[in-house]
Amino acid sequence: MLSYTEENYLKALLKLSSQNQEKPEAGTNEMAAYLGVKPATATDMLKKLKEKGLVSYEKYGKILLTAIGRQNGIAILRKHRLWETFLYEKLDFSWDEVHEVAEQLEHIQSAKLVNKLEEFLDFPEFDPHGDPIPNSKGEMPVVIKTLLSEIEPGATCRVIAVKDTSKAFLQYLEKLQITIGTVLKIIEVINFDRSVNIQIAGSEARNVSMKFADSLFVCR
Amino acid sequence: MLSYTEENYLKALLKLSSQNQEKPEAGTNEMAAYLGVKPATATDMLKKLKEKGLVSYEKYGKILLTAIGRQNGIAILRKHRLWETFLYEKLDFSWDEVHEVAEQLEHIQSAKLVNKLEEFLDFPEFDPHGDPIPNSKGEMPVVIKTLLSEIEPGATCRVIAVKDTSKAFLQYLEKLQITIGTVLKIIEVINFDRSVNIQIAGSEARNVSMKFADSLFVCR
DNA sequence: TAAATTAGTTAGGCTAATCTAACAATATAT
DNA sequence: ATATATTGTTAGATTAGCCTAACTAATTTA
Ligand SMILES: [Mn+2]
Ligand SMILES: [Mn+2]
Ligand SMILES: [Mn+2]
Ligand SMILES: [Mn+2]
Repeated sequence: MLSYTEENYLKALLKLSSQNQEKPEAGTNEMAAYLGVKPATATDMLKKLKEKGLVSYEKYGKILLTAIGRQNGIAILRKHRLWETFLYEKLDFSWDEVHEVAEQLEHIQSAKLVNKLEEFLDFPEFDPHGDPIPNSKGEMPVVIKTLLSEIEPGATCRVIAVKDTSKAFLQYLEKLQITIGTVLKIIEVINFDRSVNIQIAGSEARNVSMKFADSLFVCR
Repeated sequence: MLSYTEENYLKALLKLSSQNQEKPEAGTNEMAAYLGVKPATATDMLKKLKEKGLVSYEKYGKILLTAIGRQNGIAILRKHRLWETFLYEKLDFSWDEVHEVAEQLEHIQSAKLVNKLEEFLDFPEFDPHGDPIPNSKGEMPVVIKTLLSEIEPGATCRVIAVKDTSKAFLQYLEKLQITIGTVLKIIEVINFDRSVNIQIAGSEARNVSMKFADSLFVCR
């Protein structure tokens, strides 16, 4: 049985490994920063997780999930995303509110609960932010995600996920009436400040920052 | 903000106060036994709860909830019963499975979640065991509950709640096809062993123990 | 390559929640 | 009323998860 805290470390490691692909390991400071603790605290916990066979880690070395650690991390992620979907679909939460509560719900221990929840939600494949939901075997759809910033001017694309899940960004998207599935057309990239002119679902053009364009995943 | 453990103490105290009416206080050992900890542990926690103004308690004296403590306890109970209802109604849990998971879910902190959940469940008044669900103001229906053992032979009554919520009892009820709302008729009480002959929903008579009859709440 | 910077560890301490063992107060029985 | 049993408290220890301060290793820069 894993503690609440141990679970959070595994999930954090999974997240940190899977962003920057080709860099499946993490550092102590990186982990600590992500989890909002001090590096000394992370060192302690990493030793414990190593003892339990959940991470591979040598003093001053890089941190990697073991197969078991990964499996456990994915189980938490599965619960997190299923709960987010529940809150969004069934309880009318907005997509900037779900994460906070799912952070708590993901730690509820009951195999039956998660499987019944999945069934109740009709086996969703993606959470409200467009992230894939692992199935009960830990498998999830692999989707080719392109950043909006990588789309050529003139081209059209469809929003499939958010990279940044902060309230500020999600609320801004809401205001712009951009959601998962919205079709965007890149008009042009302004050379001066690298801001981007986009057309949202066929309406009149709008200017957004490059930071914005770096925070949205789309497919062509 | 209350800790997970503090919440459990308040809920326990609420439970212990409300069973034996005319005895709204509890003892240290009683609390400890109920919570599965040692009396020394309970003493420590009670001092802390007193510090926080949640219980009134003097060394070697009886333990009582303050108004604030009671209010907090009721909020936990509300969540517990709403979650039980959710699991039972929406996720097909059986009534002997819901309690365990609700013990975890009751500690999730989100006012919005509990209120939306209540709405989603269509403002249920009773949980799967027939216990009243406090509303958002902390009020709950007062129901006159009679033990099956107090019903006179010859009389008919309707099951409204279970007093014992153990798996063993609930599964036995299931087997007997007794649920909330089932109509029972007392045929006779056997003098020899005080066992009770009952008719379940009009079917042929059956014999149950006095312990059984002491574990079911009915109304006439 | 030597110095400076960044990353990571260790030692020692704190708090919440638990325990055991010894003790003290209260209640019960003879 | 005294002895006994029950109930509750205290002292001291443990564990998990966190911290700060001081240190060490690894990496980057000049
Ligand atoms: Mn999330
Ligand atoms: Mn979490
Ligand atoms: Mn229950
Ligand atoms: Mn509980």
